[in-house]
Amino acid sequence: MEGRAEVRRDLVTAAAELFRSKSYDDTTVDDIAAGAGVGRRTFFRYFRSKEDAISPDHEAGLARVAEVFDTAHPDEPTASLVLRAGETVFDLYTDDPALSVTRFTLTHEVAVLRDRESASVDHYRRLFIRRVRERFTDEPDGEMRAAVIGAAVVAAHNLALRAWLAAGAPADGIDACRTRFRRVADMFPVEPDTTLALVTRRLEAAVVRLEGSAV
Amino acid sequence: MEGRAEVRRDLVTAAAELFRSKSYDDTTVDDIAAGAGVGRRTFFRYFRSKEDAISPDHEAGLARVAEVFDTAHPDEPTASLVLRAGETVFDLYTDDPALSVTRFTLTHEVAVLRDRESASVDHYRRLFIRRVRERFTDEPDGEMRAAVIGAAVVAAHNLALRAWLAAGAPADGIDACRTRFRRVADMFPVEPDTTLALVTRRLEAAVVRLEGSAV
DNA sequence: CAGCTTAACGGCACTGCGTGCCATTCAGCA
DNA sequence: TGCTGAATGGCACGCAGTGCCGTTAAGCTG
Repeated sequence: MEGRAEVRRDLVTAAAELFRSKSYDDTTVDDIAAGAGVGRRTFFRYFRSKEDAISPDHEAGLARVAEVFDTAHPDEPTASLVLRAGETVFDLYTDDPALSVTRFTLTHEVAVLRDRESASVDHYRRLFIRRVRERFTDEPDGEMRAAVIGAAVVAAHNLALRAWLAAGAPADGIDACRTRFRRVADMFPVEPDTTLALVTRRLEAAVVRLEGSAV
Repeated sequence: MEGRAEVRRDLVTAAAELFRSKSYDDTTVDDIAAGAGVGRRTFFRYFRSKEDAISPDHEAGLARVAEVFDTAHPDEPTASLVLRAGETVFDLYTDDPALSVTRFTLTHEVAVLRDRESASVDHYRRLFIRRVRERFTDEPDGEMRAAVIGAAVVAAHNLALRAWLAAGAPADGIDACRTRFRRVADMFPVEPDTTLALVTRRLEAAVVRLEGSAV
């Protein structure tokens, strides 16, 4: 008799094979269960829905990201932290690149899977925004800045990941993917007291002096 | 006999009423159809699914945003353009504030509606990113910058909109909502000559404040 | 070895969503 | 009066997802 892990793996491979050979819509849960050699009722003991059979385990990914935030040193810059947290998500896809590519193709072709994917991504987005916001309390526009930073990090992550998956998820391309993702930090100032803010403040003081001397 | 627009409105109001009085899960399509005085089959001629009965008409919103991009002057700065495009989406919610608040509450309480909402928002996000990317061709990191800007604009829009809806969608609060949304432009450099543009903008704001205090 | 417990499984039936098909109704028109 | 086309309602079907229950098999106990 097979253990739980083996049955789950059989269901995933059977689903991936059927979704490709037939199509997502033409594949019933009975087909997947029969392909894995189990009963229909057993399928729903491993996956909550038909879509779950092909979706990655986002619960684990969310937990891993949350742990990065939990174990971070309070003095670590937010820019560094969000980059570290974002990179941990890549591991979910590098574990089984072939399956990740299949999922990527399906989420581009099947509307219901695409919507589900965007919902999953939104869970990451909310998590990032919430954690960054906790670090931005009592700061001007902290809520807005947290929302923008969280959304930007997730967007950059998706962009880098999709490019890697579209190229077939080559093993020697994951480093370029990570590097590309990290470029998001150059797109906008993450820290509250950037050089920009300092320059602005000094300029304001200069204007005050000028006005004072002009009177 | 009622026209198509009346039947559709009856279905929406019946759905909103039932979702509140009972709950979303305990309300069947038969209930909604019966509440509107039509047959079950007719419901599906007006809405593709049960969730659609309470969702705003995002097709129209997407079309309106696309039109803003289509009719924009090529010389208009991208920062100005994305703000104008984002603001047009507010109109979808100001038309019927009470219904918008009901939807807002439901999307916070019902998981399936929340996922559907995030999928709809993602359609806007993709549209913004695609249109901004078209303006950033042949620019360094154009694709990444477009992704970040599109995601940031949508995030800021959601933040401002949610705050307004959570407050009950007061008529005198929509201006503050718009103003809050526009602050996203201060969060990151939209124009290619980044730091200079941002310093200029902040300096202008500082001068305005100084002029105000000098009076 | 016999008996008990417990976890996993398969089968069955049920609710409800979404769709295809068809007969009916009714407004508009020649 | 008869025709046409759009809108409707009823019916039946496939399938997703769930609750319930009997069965099987592994493991522990005396």
